[in-house]
Amino acid sequence: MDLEARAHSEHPEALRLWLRLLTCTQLIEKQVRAGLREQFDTTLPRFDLMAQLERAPEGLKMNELSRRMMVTGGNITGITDQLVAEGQVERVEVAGDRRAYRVRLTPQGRQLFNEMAQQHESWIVDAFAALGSKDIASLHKLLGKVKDHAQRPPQDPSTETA
Amino acid sequence: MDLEARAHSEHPEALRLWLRLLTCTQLIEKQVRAGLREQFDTTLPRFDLMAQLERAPEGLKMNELSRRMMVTGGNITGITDQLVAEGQVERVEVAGDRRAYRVRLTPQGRQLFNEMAQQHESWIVDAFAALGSKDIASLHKLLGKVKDHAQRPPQDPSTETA
DNA sequence: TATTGTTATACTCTATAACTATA
DNA sequence: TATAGTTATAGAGTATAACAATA
Repeated sequence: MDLEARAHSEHPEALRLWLRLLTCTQLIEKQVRAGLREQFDTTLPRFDLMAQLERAPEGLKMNELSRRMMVTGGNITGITDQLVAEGQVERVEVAGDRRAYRVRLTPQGRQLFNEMAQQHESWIVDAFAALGSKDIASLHKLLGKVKDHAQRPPQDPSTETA
Repeated sequence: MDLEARAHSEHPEALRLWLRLLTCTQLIEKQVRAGLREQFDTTLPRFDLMAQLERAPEGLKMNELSRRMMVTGGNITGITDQLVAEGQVERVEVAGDRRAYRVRLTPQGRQLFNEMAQQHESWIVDAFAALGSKDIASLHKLLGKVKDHAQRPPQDPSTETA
């Protein structure tokens, strides 16, 4: 792919890095989406939602899923509806707040997720097969700096650096 | 974001790396999309198409744009139509093949692209502001291995490693 | 009033497939 | 027949906003 054609200016290193990062992510993501569709007839957001729940045996509230998946609430409702219809997850009442639910995996959903997760892992291991474990650790650490910086609290404009 | 909840198995390093890569890309991409929308009322694919053309003063054929942007032809037609309607790009006949066009930036489109590219660069430089130039070079090199591996020709199943 | 979740809607992005014109 | 490009359509994926029920 030639996304990297976009680099062209005075800070070319940062631009080239961004375009390469985007390229890598898109290549891997396309493989994962295709695998989920072909082997499990599902989508990445559905897999992601189940992955969130797999880590929360008590289930998660809709707004917590919304926050973790970084999408707005209406979308969580839609994905959850689909998974409920298939019996993969269920809505459980929250004691003391009749507005809210917790969504959690059913036993069937947990089993399906485990199967999908195993495949998913093999796709990811293959995607990074060119890297040794030292490379993987370095990448993880460097990207950690990027992530922490991107997620820093919004700057107060009056104290912004020039 | 808690995408990283998805890591959970026997090759946790690769999974955690993938989820962190995805998180970083999504965070930066959201900023870029928001900036393009707010400041230039445009989208990332439109910006990408113009970026491809900025590097090809003679213009590019539709199928070449399709290949470089990794999307199918119908989408290129749609984006190009929009940009033509706004006067940013134009379709030029190809001598000797009356089926084909080359798409190229108009002077107006080139000027607009330059303005957008300048902003785009500042967003990207900021996104990687936590990294020194050695870090940037390391990341670029490591991601290069990942990219090359992902883009390797499809394996012949008869010679696949077990 | 504020919050939780749902519904309705619209838009971007993408792929597939049928199609036209030309090679 | 094959290729370049277009058109039509469908489906993900997302955001916004109005809404109902409850806090």
